[in-house]
Amino acid sequence: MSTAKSVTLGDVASVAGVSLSTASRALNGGGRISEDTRRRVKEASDRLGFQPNALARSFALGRSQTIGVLTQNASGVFTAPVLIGATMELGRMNQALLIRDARFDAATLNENVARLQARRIDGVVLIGDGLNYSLPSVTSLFRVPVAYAFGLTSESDDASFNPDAEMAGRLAATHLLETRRRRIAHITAGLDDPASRGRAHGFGRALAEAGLEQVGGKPLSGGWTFEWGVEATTRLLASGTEVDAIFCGNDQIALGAESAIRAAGLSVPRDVALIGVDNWEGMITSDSARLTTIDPCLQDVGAAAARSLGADEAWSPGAHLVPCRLIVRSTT
Amino acid sequence: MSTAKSVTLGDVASVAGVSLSTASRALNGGGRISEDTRRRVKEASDRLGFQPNALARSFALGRSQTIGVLTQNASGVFTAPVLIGATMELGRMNQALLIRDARFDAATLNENVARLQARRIDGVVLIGDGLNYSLPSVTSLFRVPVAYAFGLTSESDDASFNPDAEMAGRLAATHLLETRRRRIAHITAGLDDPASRGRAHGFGRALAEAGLEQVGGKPLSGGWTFEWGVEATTRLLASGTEVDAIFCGNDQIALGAESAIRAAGLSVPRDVALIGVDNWEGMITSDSARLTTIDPCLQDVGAAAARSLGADEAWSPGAHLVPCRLIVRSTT
DNA sequence: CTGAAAGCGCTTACAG
DNA sequence: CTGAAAGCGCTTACAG
Repeated sequence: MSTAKSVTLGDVASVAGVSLSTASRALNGGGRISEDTRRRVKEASDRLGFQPNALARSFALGRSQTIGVLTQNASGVFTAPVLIGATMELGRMNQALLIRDARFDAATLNENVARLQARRIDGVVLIGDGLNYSLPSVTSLFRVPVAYAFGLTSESDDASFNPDAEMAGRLAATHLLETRRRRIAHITAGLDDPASRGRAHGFGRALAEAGLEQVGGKPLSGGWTFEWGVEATTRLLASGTEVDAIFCGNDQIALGAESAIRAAGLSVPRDVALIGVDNWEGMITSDSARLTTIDPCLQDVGAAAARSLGADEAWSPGAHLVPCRLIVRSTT
Repeated sequence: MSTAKSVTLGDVASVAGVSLSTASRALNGGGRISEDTRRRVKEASDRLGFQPNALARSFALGRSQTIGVLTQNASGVFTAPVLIGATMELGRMNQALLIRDARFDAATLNENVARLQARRIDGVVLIGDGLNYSLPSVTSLFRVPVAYAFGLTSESDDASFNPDAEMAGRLAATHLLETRRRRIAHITAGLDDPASRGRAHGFGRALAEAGLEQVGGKPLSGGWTFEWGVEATTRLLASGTEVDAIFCGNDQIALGAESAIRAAGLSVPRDVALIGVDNWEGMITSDSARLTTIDPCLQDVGAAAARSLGADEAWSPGAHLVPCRLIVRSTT
């Protein structure tokens, strides 16, 4: 098998006793073909084990079956899953991927764009490095569709794909309410951070819809760290305010909160329920994961961006929010 | 720019006033060309902003400039970095990548192989899921080079790329010795695990070369978990044996050990130094990382496999061990 | 050193 | 419904 000369469409045609064009149409379903000859061609094709030469096909059609992927910090903790999601989805779509990891400054960007053009890529996805990240709009540089993932773009007509931060907040609130918590606080990072702000928003609205207000009236905002979780929680408990649940902006904060709660002699989840965001432990190992959390489904974000470039899926402009998922474990 | 008709080699040739073949040779350096005409052609090419159509080139040469990548569990914690490393290296090599994530059973494997053949890929890399993973040998199914990464293959002539586990052990031992530790124990997973065994080996040999024996004469072997780290360390300390350092088979064990050491009223690193493997915290966030550890450089493993397929690099058969790196932080 | 020509393996108007 | 032919844009023997 490894040394066999490849069989071509011509071989199939002559075995089936038809012309090249007929064989092509029979196999690709173009034009009208009698059922009989179609069958004959298919048979010949199967018998010979015909594998159309994708290179020739690409060349004839001017489409490469490959998607350009431009990343920023491809190996970042949060970006890597987005890239992997996009990669695997492209694989499923039978599209190759041509990646370039680079700074997005004008010079390198232009060079990369030129490289992709030369390859006649069928689409491109730009992957940023989070909601803080502002992606340059390159839509007009290509005549193929462009999708933006995990980052914001200035042109509102660009098709962008990002985790649904508000949904994360809503999911957390809803879950806590359903488990009969009423005195719920929110500890998170600075509200100038879009992810933090989005989560806080969704959370606040969901509570409001249930006729409740969060403990303290607004989030305790500091940073994304374990240490901030400890500090804010300690302060909260010391204030004497009644609290039976805390929605933490991410898992690190939640872990900090947990340790502060324990240090105060209270129990999780009996006294205070805890929910985080990121599914940080799950990312590492499913073994010892205990924290109830919201998984931002970063792979789905990449996959959605990739899929939007597919032939069947109608590419659509604007901001697309990719749903996240509640993971219930033992802290709620 | 986005709507311009692409300029072809023919355009360049006529502007330079030479034939198509001469233009091609001038640009690609084939055959003898007078310095003068070469310059003229280059000028024309630059002026027109000529981007050779990679599709046509691929077709003419029968090489696709794309590498097939077959993975198992692409999104696994350890496998993902290997994939990312390979992906980015391929990007640097200007090779596209066609990925398929699938079980490696005969049927799906054959289908995937056929798909890659049809695309006339220039090489393939198979990515396993760790040293426990046995990769099927597909070298003979392709007429292009095949590299195996992060897994073992049965054929010793296959080119495989894996983290150097023994080196990890040696690095750990050497570092501990250099920091004047002499009573060193090793807590790790079962020695039937190749990674665990390799690390233990390297560690034992490095100690022996320094004329020392590890505390207890052999590793304490259990599992890869935090809990095992706690248990083994507690037992070790309770036994009264003198210990001033512990080499832990991975970071989870090390974190467990740390907590046990603290619980025993001892201090890290003053009383007992601690070193792990995986650079687990660094993977997550560089912020709060404190553990001295060995980074297995998983991205390098993928990159090395990819690079071995490159034109310039001579592909060479056999097992290649990719170096790991010591990361000194505050537990030693 | 340079050019005319064949060839890579498909697709797709265009006739019939 | 089917076939002969042109075309996609390069590369590379082969002559000169």
